[in-house]
Amino acid sequence: MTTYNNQSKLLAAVDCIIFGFDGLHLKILLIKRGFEPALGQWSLMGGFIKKNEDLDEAATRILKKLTGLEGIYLEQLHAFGQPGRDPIDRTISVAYFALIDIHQYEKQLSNDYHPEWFNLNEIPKLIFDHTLMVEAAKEKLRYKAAMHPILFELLPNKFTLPQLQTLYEEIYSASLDKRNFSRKILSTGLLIRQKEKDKINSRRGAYYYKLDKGKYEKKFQSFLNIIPNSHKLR
Amino acid sequence: MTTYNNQSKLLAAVDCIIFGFDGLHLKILLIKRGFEPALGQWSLMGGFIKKNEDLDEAATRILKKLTGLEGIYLEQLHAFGQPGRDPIDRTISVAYFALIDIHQYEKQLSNDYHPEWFNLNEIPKLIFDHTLMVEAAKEKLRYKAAMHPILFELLPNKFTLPQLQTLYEEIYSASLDKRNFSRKILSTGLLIRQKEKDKINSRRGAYYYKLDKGKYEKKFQSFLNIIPNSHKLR
DNA sequence: ACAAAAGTGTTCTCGTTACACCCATGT
DNA sequence: ACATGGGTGTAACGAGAACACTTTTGT
Repeated sequence: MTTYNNQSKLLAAVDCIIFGFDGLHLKILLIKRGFEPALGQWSLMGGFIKKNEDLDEAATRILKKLTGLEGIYLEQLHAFGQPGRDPIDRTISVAYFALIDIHQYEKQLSNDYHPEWFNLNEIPKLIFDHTLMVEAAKEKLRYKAAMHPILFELLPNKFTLPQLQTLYEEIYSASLDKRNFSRKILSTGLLIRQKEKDKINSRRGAYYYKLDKGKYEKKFQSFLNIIPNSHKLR
Repeated sequence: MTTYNNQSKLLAAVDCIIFGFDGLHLKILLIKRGFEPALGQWSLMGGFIKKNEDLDEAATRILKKLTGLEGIYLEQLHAFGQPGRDPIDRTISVAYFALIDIHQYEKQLSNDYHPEWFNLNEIPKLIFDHTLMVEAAKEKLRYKAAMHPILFELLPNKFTLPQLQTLYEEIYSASLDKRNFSRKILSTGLLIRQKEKDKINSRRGAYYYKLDKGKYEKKFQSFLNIIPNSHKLR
């Protein structure tokens, strides 16, 4: 025997939870579903896995299709396979989460999907089990960002410490001491201070920083413990 | 339209990485594959997902089929979907890892699969991408156990601190100070000391401890940081 | 001159580490 | 009596937390 008979085949899809940060709030990108079932309802961006495609490839393709962006932080979250999660046909969906620079995205536009950004606490009703997926993604983001320097992925190339701090504060609904924050972040050695300042958000101006990409690759696994008492998070 | 036409269906499977600890070494359970392709080669225990089965259910079923055990610690690891990973037919496999008390398992026996335990550094060549899965599982176990109290799952109901310490030392290839270890573990409040001692491994005897199940559920997310400098692990 | 945000240093506390001796028991 | 492994306390250190004032500059 060199085939698997009698095993039932099913559909496999990928869904993407796309996070963005507008400077004030953490958001996710949703689309209005363009086909039945549930046409016109809010949904994560997703698609079926093609015949000769790896899962990561499929997620990358789908992300690009919606945002036009490549080279994005993308990580597999979890596979969801409840029978009946898609009412039409048995489908397993592998969820991915992505972190993008929302302003980069805005430059790309171009969309048949009518995507919109939603604040995390204002997510509308979503199709299927997408609400579950979003919850899982939020939790994973909080978990992971407490220990790894990934939140840079949500910011532009150049960013200021106050911007970064606001991002952390938003994600953990916490307020942080800026002295301790700056010391901790800079002590990683991952940031390089630029000469220019951001003069938009304050009179005095805040220094821009860039990621030291080389060190970033190497130190990615360094735990950060940015959030005081992050061990008390759930 | 209320069907998905033109989408290619595929097979979906579950594979389990089953960890056990014999008191000295961390091991995983492998079987000799009983059907083509690759009949007779070493493999993870797995199986196809049935028509009306959730992923977690499938993993539980497969774990029970091999070990006879229920109520086991089981967690989804990652979905693997390289086209061609299974040479016969396109198959996506969702890998799960399980932690079992190896002695419980030995009581169950009964097996058509000729399973054997292998030390982690003596894993034979495995079929398909199973070696990859095992690597991912090892990494995840080390990652997770550094912060969450899950290693109890590898031990019997009653266990001693020296046993637990040996387990940590094995997993992290580290040697730990027993005074600091005991203080740290006991400070979680998760362990209840029993009156009896284990007199098998020493003349004096070591106190048995049991998990405080109630607190365990609640404090599961408490980070432990058992391993000094665990943040330097990759 | 003043309002608004950026930047910076020090002290205290508490958890982590390093370290050495006595205890209980079977032979 | 002694060998073997189990159990415990303390001092030094370092990372994290708390905390307030000065600087810059546009209006």
